[in-house]
Amino acid sequence: MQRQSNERDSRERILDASRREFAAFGYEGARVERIARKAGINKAMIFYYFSSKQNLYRTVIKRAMFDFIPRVQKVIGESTTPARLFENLPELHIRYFSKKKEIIQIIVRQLVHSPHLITPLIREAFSQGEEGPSKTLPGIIRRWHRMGLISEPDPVQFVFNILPLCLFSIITQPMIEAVMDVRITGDPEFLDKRIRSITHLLKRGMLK
Amino acid sequence: MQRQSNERDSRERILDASRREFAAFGYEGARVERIARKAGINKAMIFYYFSSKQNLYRTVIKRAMFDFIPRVQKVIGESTTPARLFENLPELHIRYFSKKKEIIQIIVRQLVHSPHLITPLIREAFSQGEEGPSKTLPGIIRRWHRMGLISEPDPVQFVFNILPLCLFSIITQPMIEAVMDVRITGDPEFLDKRIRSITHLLKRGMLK
Amino acid sequence: MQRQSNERDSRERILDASRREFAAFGYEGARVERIARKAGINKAMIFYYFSSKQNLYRTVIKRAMFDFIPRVQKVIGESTTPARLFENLPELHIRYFSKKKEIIQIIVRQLVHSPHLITPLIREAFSQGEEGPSKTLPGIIRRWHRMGLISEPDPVQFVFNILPLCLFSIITQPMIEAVMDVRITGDPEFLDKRIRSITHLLKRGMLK
Amino acid sequence: MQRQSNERDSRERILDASRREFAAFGYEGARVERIARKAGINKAMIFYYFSSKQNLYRTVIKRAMFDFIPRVQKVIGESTTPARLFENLPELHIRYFSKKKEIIQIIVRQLVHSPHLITPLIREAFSQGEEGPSKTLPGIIRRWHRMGLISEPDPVQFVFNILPLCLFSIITQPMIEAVMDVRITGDPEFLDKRIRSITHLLKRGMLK
DNA sequence: TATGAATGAGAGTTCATTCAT
DNA sequence: TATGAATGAACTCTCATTCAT
Repeated sequence: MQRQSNERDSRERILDASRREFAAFGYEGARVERIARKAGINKAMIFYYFSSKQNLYRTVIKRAMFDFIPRVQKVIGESTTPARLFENLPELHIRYFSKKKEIIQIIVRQLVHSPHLITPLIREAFSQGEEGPSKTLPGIIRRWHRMGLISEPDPVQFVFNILPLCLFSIITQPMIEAVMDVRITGDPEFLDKRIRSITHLLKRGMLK
Repeated sequence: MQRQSNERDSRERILDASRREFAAFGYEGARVERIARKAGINKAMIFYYFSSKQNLYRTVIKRAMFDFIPRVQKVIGESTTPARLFENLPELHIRYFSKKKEIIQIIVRQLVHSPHLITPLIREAFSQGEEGPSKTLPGIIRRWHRMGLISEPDPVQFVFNILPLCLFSIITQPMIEAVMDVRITGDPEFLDKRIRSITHLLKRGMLK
Repeated sequence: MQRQSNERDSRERILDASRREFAAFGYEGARVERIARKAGINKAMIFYYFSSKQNLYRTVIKRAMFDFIPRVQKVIGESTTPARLFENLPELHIRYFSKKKEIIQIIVRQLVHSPHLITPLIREAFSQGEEGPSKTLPGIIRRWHRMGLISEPDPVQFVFNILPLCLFSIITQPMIEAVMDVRITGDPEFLDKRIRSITHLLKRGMLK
Repeated sequence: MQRQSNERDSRERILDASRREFAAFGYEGARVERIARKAGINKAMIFYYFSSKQNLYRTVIKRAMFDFIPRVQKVIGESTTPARLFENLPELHIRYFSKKKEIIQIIVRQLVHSPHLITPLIREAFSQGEEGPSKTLPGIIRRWHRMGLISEPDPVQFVFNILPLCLFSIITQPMIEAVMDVRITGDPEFLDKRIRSITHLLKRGMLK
């Protein structure tokens, strides 16, 4: 009974538990023992399926990236105007990460510590499904600038202005609570407000 | 002889080495042995001066916060108009963290992992040297809105719009390199451009 | 189909793989997993057929001994004079072990580690097919001495003089290569030379 | 009190215990825990001094080789005639290994399992203190043959005839006990007899 | 103050063995 | 017979911390 559970199940349970553990404690702080307990399986099974803690970690990150990045790509592809992008991108990020806090925690940590593990995955995930240069992000932005839709001519600066607002809004919360001496609840209304405020800022700040 | 270093020296050397170690590896990944080697002192001395790794870590963080936050306060205090704030705050953050990468690394990590260690320090540092409610950040922002200077009425959203852009520009770099498939050098010109772009965004986006 | 292999087959494949594994790594260093892979069967089948690693090991050793010792007995029985023995015994050992290196490796290891597992087998194998005391090795040797054929009166010393030369010539090779700083190929000519040299030594040294 | 013991002591105690453990169980069978207990020290100290089990093992082997091989060299150097060599070399081996069984156990095991770890040490130890080619073993033997002192012209065969008799007499004992169905005590008289028997065999068999 | 040696708890990993099917 | 998943004990190695001097 208890003993039996097919491979799919165990692997998934391990990955799920790992995501939580790595998010909470980071790679070094995570404990294989704790992951096993969380997953309700024998510690040795983790090595049976994933060979090592390192490899398990990589798998978790890869999963996270390949779950998230296609959504970003879809949003970018569907945003035919910068205005639409400024609406859709913050919405995606805020809603996604407010539900999957663990993923943004893992990504940020890894980004700070050693980005070289994570950036190839981003590149890989991003390089799927594109055709011409006008379909890549820099291409799109340059075109928008040539069309007189946006004020910022440099695609890099353009993205630098959007990404932190999208990625780190959730994480900045405790710092804001401390600085402003308030208590912020992550309820739906707040998220809506947050999205609208970013969209508003980006539209007024970057559209021509 | 040379060997005989006074207490001041040893403590400083330990703190300096610790900052680098904790920034590079995080709390759990940091090794007391390595800190000792970096500081050029005996491992036991770290416990003699700081009694535990935990305590050493807290001291490093405290130092970092009490070095940085007063600068933020000064900038806020001196920014009599929101326009000035949008100029000064990005400049301070970008310049400071581009020089002291270790500190932002430690702060971000800690923010992600367990903010409860760091937020009291922020509160404490911020609560020094203020008098009335019009001097606190929420008070200032509310006043600016009443004066019709800014469009965002909610101080929390206001700060949420500024902070990520200031705090995480440096850290987002590797992610942007991956997404845009470019190589970014952190040279002075780039930093200038970054600052101006944020200022521009904030001014157009939030000033009335 | 092809996949369906009868019991005989599987057992043999396991024993064959085990012999190689135990020879290469010793009992403690051998891995059941690796044996299974070498044998091309499932790991659990090893326990199905042999119930434990220990037992598998014993079976391998027993097989080896019961393959080799009868040949020794035959040679002894057919060597009606010591001269013949000095010709036949080195030939048997050198030729046999140069082909079956794994067996001598296992035997030597076991002899060094815990001879009590191996000696009963030797005794058992040797005690088959004898009738009177004049047919046992000590009896034969004593008779040869009484007949004035050999110079060494003590059967134990007599055997002590023969066995190491026969058993360990192959194994000593790497040590000799190191001491003499040469490279020895185990080609047929070398083996012939080795056999002749031992025979020559034993005849001149022990015949009267 | 108990806690304190200088480095020399601990290192030596560990090496001593290791030698016994490795001899008894082989590298794979040896247990660090058991070594620590035998040495009367904390398990972690083994890694403090020797970094790894592997390295500890190498140190033990190196020690053994550098203890034994110089004696062999001395004996070879002092044996101005082959007759003397046939007297001295068996004596050295039999007496040395009867006292230091652990060393021959370790060497034989290693020789069987992976000689590449041990042969460089032999070469290294042997290559100390020699001048011309006439001082090396092959040189000496060739000279003896040219002088008409020995019958075997090939130095390799010559050494192949001596070494197994010297090295493996002790180890062959349990096998001989089984084959001859006797009990052999390793008392001094037996050792004397063994030495004389080998010397006798070599002299009659190889001197001209 | 300073050091090298020592400690003990626990980390990741391995492995013979067993179970359910 | 055959398999892949599961188990638990044990193993090597690490690390913050303490001790004796």
